[in-house]
Amino acid sequence: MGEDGPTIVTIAERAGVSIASVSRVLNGQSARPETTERVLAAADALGYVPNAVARSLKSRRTNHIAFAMADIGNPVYLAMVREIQQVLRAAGYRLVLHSTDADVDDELEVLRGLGQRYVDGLILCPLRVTSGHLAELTRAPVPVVVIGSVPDGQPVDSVRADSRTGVSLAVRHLYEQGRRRIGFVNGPVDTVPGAARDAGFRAALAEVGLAYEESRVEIGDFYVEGGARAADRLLARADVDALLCANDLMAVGALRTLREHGRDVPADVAVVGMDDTDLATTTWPPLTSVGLGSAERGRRAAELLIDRITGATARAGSPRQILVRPRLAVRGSSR
Amino acid sequence: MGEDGPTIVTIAERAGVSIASVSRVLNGQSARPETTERVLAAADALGYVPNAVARSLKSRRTNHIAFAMADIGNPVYLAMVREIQQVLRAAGYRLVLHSTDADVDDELEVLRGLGQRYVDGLILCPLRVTSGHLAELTRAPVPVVVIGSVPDGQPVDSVRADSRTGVSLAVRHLYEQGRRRIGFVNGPVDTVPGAARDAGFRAALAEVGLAYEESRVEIGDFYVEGGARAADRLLARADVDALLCANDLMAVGALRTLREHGRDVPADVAVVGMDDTDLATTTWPPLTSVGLGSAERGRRAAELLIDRITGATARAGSPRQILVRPRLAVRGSSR
DNA sequence: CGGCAATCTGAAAACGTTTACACAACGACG
DNA sequence: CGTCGTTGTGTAAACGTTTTCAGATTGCCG
Repeated sequence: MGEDGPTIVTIAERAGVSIASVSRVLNGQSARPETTERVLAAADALGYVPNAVARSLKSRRTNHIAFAMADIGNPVYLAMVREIQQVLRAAGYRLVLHSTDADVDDELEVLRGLGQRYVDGLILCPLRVTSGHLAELTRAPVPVVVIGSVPDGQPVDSVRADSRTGVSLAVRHLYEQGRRRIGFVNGPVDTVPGAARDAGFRAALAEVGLAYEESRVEIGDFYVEGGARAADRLLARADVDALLCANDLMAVGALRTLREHGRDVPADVAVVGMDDTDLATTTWPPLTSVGLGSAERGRRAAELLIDRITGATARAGSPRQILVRPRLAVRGSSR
Repeated sequence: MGEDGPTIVTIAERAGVSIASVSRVLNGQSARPETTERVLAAADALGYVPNAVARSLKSRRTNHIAFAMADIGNPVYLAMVREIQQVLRAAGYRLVLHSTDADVDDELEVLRGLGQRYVDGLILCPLRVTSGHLAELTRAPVPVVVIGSVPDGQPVDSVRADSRTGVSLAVRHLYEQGRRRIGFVNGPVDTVPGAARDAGFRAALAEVGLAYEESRVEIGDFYVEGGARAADRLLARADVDALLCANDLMAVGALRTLREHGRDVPADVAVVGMDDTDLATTTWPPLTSVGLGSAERGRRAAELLIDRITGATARAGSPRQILVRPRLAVRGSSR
């Protein structure tokens, strides 16, 4: 029971060499063949596994990277996690997951925790960016990549979705389908995505020459139920022939509400979601959706971060901003 | 730039005390008021944050726990992750995520990696349990909790779903709805869930007095597309009035196939899924599904693990097995 | 005011690695 | 045969904590 796992010292004793030699052999540095052999034999016999913590203490690298987002239940974050995890694994990093329940304090807590040095870097996908965030970001002791918008001039890498163009794609598509009374179920406008989509919607309407009607806009909460209720409120007071939803979850809710109201999709009302998650292909009719490249954003963020940690660009180098292009996937709900 | 973060030494110098005193004060041990005050003042002024790695090396606890599963894209694992993350956070642990893509070697790799001591414990949710797993499990240097079945007598805590009763619930329900020609879209039977469901299906049919018909059983891959194709093959050769699917993803695929075949759900064919994930409420018609308590399994596993790590039961104590009860959620797809 | 117990403190040793440095051994070369 | 690189090795010092132990300080009582 009390076997406390072999250490480099155990091996050294058994092989009759110094711990330095053991370390060197195990790290593939040159040594006399005989030494190499004896060390490897001893290590093998003892079933030695190097202690990651001790190694980290010395090397100042943990090979862990954190990802913090609001809620892993949201398919968007999920797509990011999957992709991030892939990239990290390929690069020999492990993923530490923080689900903050959209609590700003929790997010800040994670940022401050960086000082503990339990990770080599952080990918942060905040719902809102407060001044608190910015303050912590500038003093972060390890590289951080933000998925989302940060004000210009902040010394931090970021990967953004182009919500604005995304919304524009959707509105144009609906317009081309002959829809003129386009309703909009957005999320809270005090969140980064909500604000971006709101601005995008206004701009897109202007592009195609439609007027912005207060009564055709309703606010949900980015979740299914909230979307369903928002759609319900909207239908009660406005006559729309299309419904653009700020994410797929709310679009799913809207589809349900429309069905309950006996409105046919897409004949009576076309529905378009955003994020183009897996959900879009499981609904009926399948949901037209604007993909904002969640997976790609995750991947790019991870790559950016790894490059910062161990790359040519390392710690120096000016902050980089990546903009991921949206892509419209037209399905049954709008044609 | 080169500021290398204050350590306990920096504080000691500034406060004019020894590092031992600093450590004690910061850990809330008794000290003379003046010492306490000076240390705290210095720590505060320097913005000191303790180094988690160094602390871990000394204390032999990392406060990290790993969760390894096949694919976080699967809603079942997702539900587990959410719950696990909750429990861990409340207990002051961080979650390290391993998505193994159902690759047995990757799983074993994770198990072996435990020797590196970068986590205090592991929750493992394997698709299959090989002898390799068992070997590694018995020699694991930190506590491991398995979500899924492990052979009796293995010295490892486990939390299982009661697939068998779950399948039985579904079959009885369909029988009560007057269905007599029940088809079954299972996953591969060489996986733990696949095997359990297969056994459950045979037993359940016997319970209600129906015959097991080879032709009404088809194998998918636990994913949407595979489920769709499996349903397609099944419909081509058998006349069924109900379709039980071994998970919700395949049920979603089956719903699509049925629609393509012009079969009404539930009038022509009733459909029942398993796992009762969020998906079940987004389909049309909403999917009847047998919940196998993914969330609960995650929670119980996390609790069990934490208890092993720091609990009354600690390292000693015989292995515990928890069986989570299934629960049928009847929705539109079967009534 | 001396002695004793109780309290607080600092020096030093751990935790398990990596690595700078110095030294030994070695063949090669003049 | 002495000197010189070259190569391999061992000692010891880090990395940033916690913790043991012994010594210093304090307060209290006789």
